[in-house]
Amino acid sequence: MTETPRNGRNAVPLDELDRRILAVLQQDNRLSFAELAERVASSAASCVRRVRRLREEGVILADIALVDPGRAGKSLTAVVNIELEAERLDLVDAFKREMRAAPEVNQCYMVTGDADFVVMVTVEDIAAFEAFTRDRLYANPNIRKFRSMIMLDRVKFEPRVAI
Amino acid sequence: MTETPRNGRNAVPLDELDRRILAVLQQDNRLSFAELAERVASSAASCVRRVRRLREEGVILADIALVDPGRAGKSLTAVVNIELEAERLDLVDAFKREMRAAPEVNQCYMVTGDADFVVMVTVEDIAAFEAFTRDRLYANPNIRKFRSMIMLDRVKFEPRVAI
DNA sequence: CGTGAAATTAGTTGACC
DNA sequence: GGTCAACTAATTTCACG
Repeated sequence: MTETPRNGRNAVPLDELDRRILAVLQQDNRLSFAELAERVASSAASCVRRVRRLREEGVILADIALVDPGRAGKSLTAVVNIELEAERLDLVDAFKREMRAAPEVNQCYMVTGDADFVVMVTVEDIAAFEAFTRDRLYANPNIRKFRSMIMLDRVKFEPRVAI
Repeated sequence: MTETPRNGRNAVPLDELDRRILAVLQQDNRLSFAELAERVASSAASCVRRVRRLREEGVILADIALVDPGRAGKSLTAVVNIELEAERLDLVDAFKREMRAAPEVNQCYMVTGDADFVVMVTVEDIAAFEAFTRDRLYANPNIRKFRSMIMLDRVKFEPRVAI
């Protein structure tokens, strides 16, 4: 019962050792394979093989440094719920492209429910956020309305998957 | 005992080279210092010194592997806007602790505006999400109401800061 | 800040149980 | 899957311009 292949569409079957490896690497990817092997109670060779496979299969998307926005001078984060003018495919695609191109936008999700899109924005201060709404939102005729929620406390930020 | 808010920390002064280094490492932290130096048009020694400093100062919070939730069998992500029963400090702190303890919760922000909290949840499927709402939300007497938005498309996920 | 060299550590590969 | 050994590459430290 340790094996639970899941059926997300492109899900890759992962065994318990894969899961332990991913759990560790999602917290620290700079460990040597020897250290990793110790933490997951396996051998370095096995970790080398598995990590390579997990990268090749796209389970591991990227290996990155996480930067503290505040320390880097971006002290304002906002969650913006956006409703488009119409649910037309061309408008939706155009909007996605704009969000992908906007450097202030860290995350953008198309969603069901009250909004069409949820966008997370990280900028220096309230003036920069005002400029963002003016240049990217008010200026955008595809947007019917949007509601901003300014972050007061980053309670949890763990861009990792519980596996 | 109330928790110390995490924002309001001081920004660290960064020069152009620091910014270029951070921009690269936020996309790939497995480069050798020689490669990094080449990309930022500097020397390996300087990169070594600066990266160590950026880590010590907390500008770089962590170095991690990014896992594709779908490939790892978690094909449902939801954004949940939550309103608490009362804006009492003890209720707020208790809620924060619960969200930090919940493995399905990747991100949790306390916000101004329509909601008190915005929570991002990643689980296997709709059944697991239903279980999450039942066990963590409906079961929670501190929550007055919540609104879920199910992710249809992860348009952009770049947990990095534009610097 | 930059170079280069030496010492140490880590990553890679292949043979083998 | 696991170990071991040998090879290559990267990191660390230091002296120096």
